Amino acid sequence: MAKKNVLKYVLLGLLNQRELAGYDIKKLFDCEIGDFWHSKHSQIYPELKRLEEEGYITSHTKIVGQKLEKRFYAITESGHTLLHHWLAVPLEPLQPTRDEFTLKLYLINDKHHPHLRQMFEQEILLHEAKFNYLRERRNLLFASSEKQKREFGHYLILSHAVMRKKCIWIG
Amino acid sequence: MAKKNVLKYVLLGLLNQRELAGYDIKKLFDCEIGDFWHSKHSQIYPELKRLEEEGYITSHTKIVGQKLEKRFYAITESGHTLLHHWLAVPLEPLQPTRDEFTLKLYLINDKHHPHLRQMFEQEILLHEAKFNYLRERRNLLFASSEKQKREFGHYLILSHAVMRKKCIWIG
DNA sequence: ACGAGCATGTAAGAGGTTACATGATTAT
DNA sequence: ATAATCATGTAACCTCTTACATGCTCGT
Repeated sequence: MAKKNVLKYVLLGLLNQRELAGYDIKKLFDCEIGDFWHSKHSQIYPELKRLEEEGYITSHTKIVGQKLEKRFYAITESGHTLLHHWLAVPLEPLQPTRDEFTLKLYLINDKHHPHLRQMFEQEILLHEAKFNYLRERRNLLFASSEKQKREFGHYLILSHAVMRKKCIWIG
Repeated sequence: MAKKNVLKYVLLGLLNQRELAGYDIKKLFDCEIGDFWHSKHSQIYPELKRLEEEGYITSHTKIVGQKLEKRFYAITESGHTLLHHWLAVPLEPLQPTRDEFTLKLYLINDKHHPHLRQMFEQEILLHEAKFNYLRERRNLLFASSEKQKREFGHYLILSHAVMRKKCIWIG
């Protein structure tokens, strides 16, 4: 995937919330946001350097313990601008999803193939994990007050329409 | 994604169905199966050569028109074996999905952000397209006779459980 | 003191995209 | 004829992963 360096914007987006060191970002990828984004530290550190060279972030060090200099990065004004430009860019209409599950499903012609059932069960586990994450995020973002719920009525209606269709497919 | 060369198995899987030229495979990626897999011709042609060198496929040319030699590939016995080994490999439990939609949703803290609604609408269109494709595939694979439906009862039950959970999330 | 985790980096190489290139076929 | 599409290839480049490498800190 030689794509358009999305990591760059992920880093800007995270630094837009608060100052972070490279290692902190690595930890975020390992835990909190790992369900929908991940990068290795070997990619994070060079990218942070590049962003600083380009002026989108600044850094300063802080002594931890006796000797260790931990480097914290903060977003700059131009970084903030760049980030919001990216957020405004529409999602690509043709997401070239490389979905291994659907792929295998397509390549297995035999309905009685011994791995079919196992594959479905695995896929279901993956979806369940994703679902749990999404529900949590939704609770955080859209809270539970009736007032806020009304504001996002349109969102709920549209999303529900999609889900209903999916249920028709299954049922 | 420096992954484990999935394209290799996609090619084997397609050639397992019938003889194909590189260009035919390119066309398949552009149309029929493009929803869940895609590779450029600049990646397909070298990979086919490599597979032939490794003995997993063979090729022969066929004259089209006056001069053009179109090269068709066919799977070998060892290729068939390799493919079915791969099909038996379990899907990776931790799919590092790089989901730009969820990502942007996470990075946008402001519930009143002007792009939020547009983003949801776009995402819904993407899901609708995917849904349509999946329904079609399901109809092809699992046909509609009552006998076959019973055989896939377990599949339906499990899938339904997943969908119901998703609907709870929305509703 | 010692081990687990914190913290940061580089190098090699695989996978994938974009662009460069060329020529034949087919339908209008 | 000529344009769109068929058909095949290579080169440069970028992203990302794997592996190599080093040193510090903190809790027990």
